Parts: sequence; structure tokens; C-alpha cells
Amino acid sequence: MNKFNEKLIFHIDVNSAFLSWSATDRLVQGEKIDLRDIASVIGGDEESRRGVVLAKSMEAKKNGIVTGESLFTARKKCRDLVVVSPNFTLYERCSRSMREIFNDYTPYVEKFSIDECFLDVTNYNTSREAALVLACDIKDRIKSELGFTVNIGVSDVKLLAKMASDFEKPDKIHTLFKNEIEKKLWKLQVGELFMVGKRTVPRLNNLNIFTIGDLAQYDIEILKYHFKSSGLRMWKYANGIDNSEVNYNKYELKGISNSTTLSDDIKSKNEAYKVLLTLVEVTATRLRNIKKCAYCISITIRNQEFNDSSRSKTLSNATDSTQEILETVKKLFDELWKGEPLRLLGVSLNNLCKDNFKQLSIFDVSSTSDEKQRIIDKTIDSLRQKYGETSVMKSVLLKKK
DNA sequence: TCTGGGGTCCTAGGACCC
DNA sequence: TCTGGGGTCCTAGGACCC
Repeated sequence: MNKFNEKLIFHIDVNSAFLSWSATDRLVQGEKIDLRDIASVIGGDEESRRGVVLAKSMEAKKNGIVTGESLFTARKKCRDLVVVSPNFTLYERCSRSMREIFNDYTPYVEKFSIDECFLDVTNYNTSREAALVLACDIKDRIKSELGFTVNIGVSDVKLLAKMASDFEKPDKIHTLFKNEIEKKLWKLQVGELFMVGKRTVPRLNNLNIFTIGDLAQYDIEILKYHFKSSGLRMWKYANGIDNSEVNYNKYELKGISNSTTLSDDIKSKNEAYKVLLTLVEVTATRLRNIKKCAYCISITIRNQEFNDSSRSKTLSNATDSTQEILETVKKLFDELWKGEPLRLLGVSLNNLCKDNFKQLSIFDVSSTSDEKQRIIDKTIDSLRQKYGETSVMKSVLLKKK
């Protein structure tokens, strides 16, 4: 704690992250037009049915384009919209560069998503004013060294720092200390509150709750009755109550998943099996890379009507074997699939534990068949590491000519 | 030519055990 | 002979986030 006995927390959020990052990269490559100055979006490939808006420029936003909508509807709102494909390798690199700068200021950095971090700067500042100077320094350094802008929310509470970074954009610093919530937070629409999504907003409106202030002053028992534990959480958030700490420790992954929307609907079991093989290979490799095994294996399918269904199986022994996971996945698929055309297939591995298998040598002549399978998996992993995950993409996943 | 992909957490109901 | 109740685990689905 500083001398005022309060925490000082930053929430730092890249403005239109994917779009900014692609824009700066293009400028470096010699492109003359800055995507941030025109109506533009980062969007997936429409032909392979991944055509949604992943990020938008301010100009695109002014035309009513929102993240997550289809490029089809986005183009209707803005005729000369520029659409750029995402470059996830670049985004990971930008994200890392940004965190390296944060680490110059404090070791207490929590990566919240690819473009968001929380920083606990309590020990480095004696006052709120000093914290603001620091925030300004960080913001300007990212802009000059990396070429993109961020918003920084400053508060004594993590949740409030996050809400503050979402105020006016771009390239801005905002404070939202506990004593400011009535003035700055309560006037906002209730759907602006973190963890109040589009399903919940109409239900809150039915209770005559329209602003965050309405929610904050509502009877907590009634909220708990209607929304169970999330009712209590919403009420706490509306009142600026959040005791969570900036978690700078190594992030423990709870599950691994991989899903894909198919260029063409899958209609046969054989086609499905080929895709499932790829999904299992990718997830199992990632699982082994973090030296974990999974107890629970699930698959998800999505039909043409966009209805999802899933099926899962908990094993008595955790596994990281591609073969074993694949067999379970196929079984689950056979139980779940009724023969309707599918637009998406997904595999996920949950309930993870440490892998406690003994280290194996390829020269170990006494290997059992299980151990031999592990050696095969390891060999494939090293090939994949050398040539990249996409080197094993099956042709069925690729776009039809 | 409408609707991605990777996560986390919660809940309800059923199975099973004591 | 008629039937409780608590606890835990598993499964399927839903809501939310970026």
C-alpha cells in the first residue's frame, strides 16, 4: 500500500488492437494509407465462411459497424469499407513487445487478453498524481516506440480500472476511483458493465434497471433470486466492489480447445473423422507442450441452423496421447451426430493435471505399446515445432477451388 | 455472401454413495 | 414395506469475455 493506504492499478487496453497492429505493420512495409484513418476492418475469409468483423477503425465505428457482425452486413453499412485479413503471428509479437515495456515499470503485470493487461503499481507511487504521470509516460512510450495507442484506466480497484479504460478513446487516460463511481459510472447503461451481456440486459430492463446506478441501488435479494450468483456479482461490480488482485503469477490454463468452421458443410462420417484428427492433433500437441494431461474430452458440433451441441467424457486416467484422445473423440462423435450437415466441429480438453509420466528414450527397447505411442507423439511434436502447426493442416480444411 | 475462435465460470439434473 | 437426505461427480448447456 502507498501512504494513502490504497492500491494503484492500471488497466491498459490497445485501441482497436488488431486493426492498429495491422495498420502500423503496413506503414512499416511502406504502405501509404493508414488503416486507422479510413473506414476499415480486420475480417476473416468470407468464402470459407469466417467472415466476421474482428476489429474496426473509428471511421468504421461511426458507420455503425460493430465487432462480431458479418462482413456482409458491415459492407451494407459502409460501401467503401476496406477489409484486411488478420495476422495472428504479428498480433502475438505486438502483444509481447507491449508487455516488455510494462515490465520496465513493474513486475506485477497480468496478461488479461492479447491486448489487455493489468498493472499493480502500488509500490511505485506515493500518490494518485504520481500514478497519473507514470500512466502518461507508459502511454507515450508505447506510442513512440511501437506506433500504436492505448487507453489506460487508473483506479484503486481492478474492475474500476477496467471500466475506466473503456471511457473515451483513443489514446486517453481516465481515472475511476471508488469515490468517483457515482459521478462517472452510475450514469452508464447497465449493459456497459463488465459481465453484463446482451442476454442479461433485457432481463434487467424488465426489473426497471436501465443504468449501472439503478443496478447498484437495487435490492440485492431480488437480484440474487433472479440471477443467482451472477446477480450478486453484478451488484458488487455496480458498486465498485472487487477485491481481486493483479495476478502476475504464471497463468494456469484450465483447458485447451480447437474448433473450425468448415468451408463446406460436412455430410459424412469420414469427412468428419479427418477434421477431428486434425483438431485432436493440434490440441494434443498443445497439451503436451505445457506438460499436462487431460481427464475430460469433449466435442462440439454446430449445424446449419447454428445450434450447438456437445458431448464429453471423463476418463479414469488422464491422457495426453493423440491416439487415445482421437478414439474417445470419434466415439463421442458417433454418439452425438444424427447425420445432419455440420458447419463446425470442435474438440476440447479439460480438467487438466500435470503429466507425471517418466521420460522416455527412443532407445528404450522395453517400451510398451503405450510408451511407443508417446514416442511417436513426441516425434510429431518436434516436427510440428520445426515446420509450424499449419504444416499438418489436412486438405479437407482448406478452401475448395 | 449473415453469423470466428479460444477461453472461464456457473447451473441443473442425474447417478451414485452412504 | 415404502422410501429420507446430504454430498460429490459427471454431463450438457448457457452466459460472458476478448
